[in-house]
Amino acid sequence: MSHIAHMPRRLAGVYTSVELRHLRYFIAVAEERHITRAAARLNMQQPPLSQQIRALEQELGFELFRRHPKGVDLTAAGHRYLGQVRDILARLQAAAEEGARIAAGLEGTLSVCFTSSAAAHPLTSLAIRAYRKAYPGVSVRLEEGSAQAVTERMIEQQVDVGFLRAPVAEHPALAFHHLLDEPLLLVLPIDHPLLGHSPVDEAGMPAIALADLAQAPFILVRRPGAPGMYADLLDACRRAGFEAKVAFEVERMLTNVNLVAAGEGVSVVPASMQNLLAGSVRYCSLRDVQPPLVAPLTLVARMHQASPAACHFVELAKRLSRNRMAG
Amino acid sequence: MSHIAHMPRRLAGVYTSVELRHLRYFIAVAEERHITRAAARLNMQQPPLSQQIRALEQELGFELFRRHPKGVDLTAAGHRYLGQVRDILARLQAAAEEGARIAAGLEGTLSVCFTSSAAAHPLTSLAIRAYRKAYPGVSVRLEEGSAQAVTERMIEQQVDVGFLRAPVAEHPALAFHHLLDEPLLLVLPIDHPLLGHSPVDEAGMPAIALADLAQAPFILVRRPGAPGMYADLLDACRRAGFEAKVAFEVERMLTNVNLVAAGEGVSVVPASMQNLLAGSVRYCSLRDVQPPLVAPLTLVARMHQASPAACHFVELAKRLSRNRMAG
DNA sequence: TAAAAATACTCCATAGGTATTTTAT
DNA sequence: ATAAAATACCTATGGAGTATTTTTA
Repeated sequence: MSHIAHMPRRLAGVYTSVELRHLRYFIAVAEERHITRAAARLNMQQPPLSQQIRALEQELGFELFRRHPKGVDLTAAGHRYLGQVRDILARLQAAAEEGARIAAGLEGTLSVCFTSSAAAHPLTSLAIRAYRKAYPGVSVRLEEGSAQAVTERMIEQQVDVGFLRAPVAEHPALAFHHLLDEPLLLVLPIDHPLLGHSPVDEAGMPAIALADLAQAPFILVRRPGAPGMYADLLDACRRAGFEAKVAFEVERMLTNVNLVAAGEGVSVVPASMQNLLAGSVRYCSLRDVQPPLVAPLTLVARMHQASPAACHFVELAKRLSRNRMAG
Repeated sequence: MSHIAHMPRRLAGVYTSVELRHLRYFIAVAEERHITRAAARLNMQQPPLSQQIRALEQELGFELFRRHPKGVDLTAAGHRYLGQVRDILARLQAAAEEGARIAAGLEGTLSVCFTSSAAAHPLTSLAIRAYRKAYPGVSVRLEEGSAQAVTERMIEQQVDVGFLRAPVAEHPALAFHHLLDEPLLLVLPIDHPLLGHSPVDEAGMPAIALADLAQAPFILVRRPGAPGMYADLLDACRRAGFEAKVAFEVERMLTNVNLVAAGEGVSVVPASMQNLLAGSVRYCSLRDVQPPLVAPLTLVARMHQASPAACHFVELAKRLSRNRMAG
């Protein structure tokens, strides 16, 4: 053990025995130019203050003060060090206050990732706009990607929250919050034969029976293991008496509409996408499908270890979706 | 006494119980993402480290880490605080190193004040140039003023060292270092009658007897109490059999030469000024004056509490003056 | 010489160590 | 179930108090 005492106290070039106490004492003595008065201001006695100042000088390796019979005054080095130390303590104070604001979710960054189809729903942009207004100190970063990408970015902790339709896969670290369901609409090429002789629903939209699509090539978003909307559609077709023919499996719902417009087949998309490519495709409601086909809108957040900003965002988005259902 | 315990620990908004120890521990834990490993690195046990981290979080008012079963990781606020704290510790280290350099006289500022006549002597500029070369890290500030002004600036601690001729007045806080003596030369207007029929000395300069100036109006630098060169001249005149007539008392020795050039009288100035207004005045040696009239060159510094830079400057100037006498 | 700082010592608050329990996945 | 953090309790370093001496202009 004794050999440790012979080792230099300095590790990695750092003055490891200097403490903030020394610096606070140093400032008081420099301001009072008098150790006894500074001790009174610090609610302590003169000898320990003298000791601590001496200890600081010892550790620094240079004298901070010159001692005269009626007080002390700063050396040139002490004067310069005082300025630096004051600045450093102020920064330390500011850092603590900044940390508290970040911890309260009033400052910092919030990264949001969403799929193109989730972005199509007004609640997504509404939530982001409302959050920006409520927490102007937080800088919001936005990204877009496939449902798979959103999930991966969440797991890798690259983003704080995500909007998507049906969850791709459960994950122990992720919490999926179901915000709402909206009807799925059938998308047909504008010249599709079924559009000629179909009835219209109460909203004036062509209403197609699923059974009429028994031969139609379906374009669906790829789902590993085919859960969610993919499975719902296949089930509904089966109940209508046929097995759906899946002509394409694509990554993003935007692609569905593009392929339908190109005449490659038919598809179903959430109602909030019904303004896309309105000149090339026609959106139709599905007649007599029970239960009706719906698309969820889902918010993903981290289960544990969510940042306060993310928690605020989730709370706000859930409140908005509740109000929407009520209104 | 007990009422003190009820008072808040926070003074002037500062987190007064945070110490650098906490910050050093915080950095270690953040880097290891593991309290037990960080404790090993810090050569301490896990429980006290956990305690100190908890104490820091308590004092800051927010959590720095999230605890999982196999370690810890930074919260958003902790991440930001880590960056700030790292920067602050680096600055503190740099401030200590800078202070040490200032204390060693390798960095900082040196203010030099001099009279016009002291500046005329080559040793003055030689010393300043040599100092700048020897201590390139020190920024040298130069000022010019009367002997009175130099002395006042020294007492007020506005400058670190001063060059002047004879000290104006002794002062307990000031140390006057006599660097050298040089001959005083008589200055006559170029058309002065004595110049017609005077002998020349070995250097080819007119050599005037003091007795020939019994009626001449003298221009002398004002001296409160008339010490130094002023008194020396009056004494020499008395020994030559007359009382000098003092026509003007001026502030700066440069003025003497200007007034002589204007034909207002005669004067004596240090030999190093003999190139001033050479077309309008003539410099002469004084014949048979014993002891010869001389002008000192004096360096002033602070007696105690001189900065290391000032001490180095004084040492260098004294060494140069010794070498000069030897060579 | 007269003030203020430094020294010598004593004490106790608390940082740090040891043993154990609780927590989180 | 297991690794890691938290808690409980103990020890002892060193910061702070009291009395006195030394320093400095």
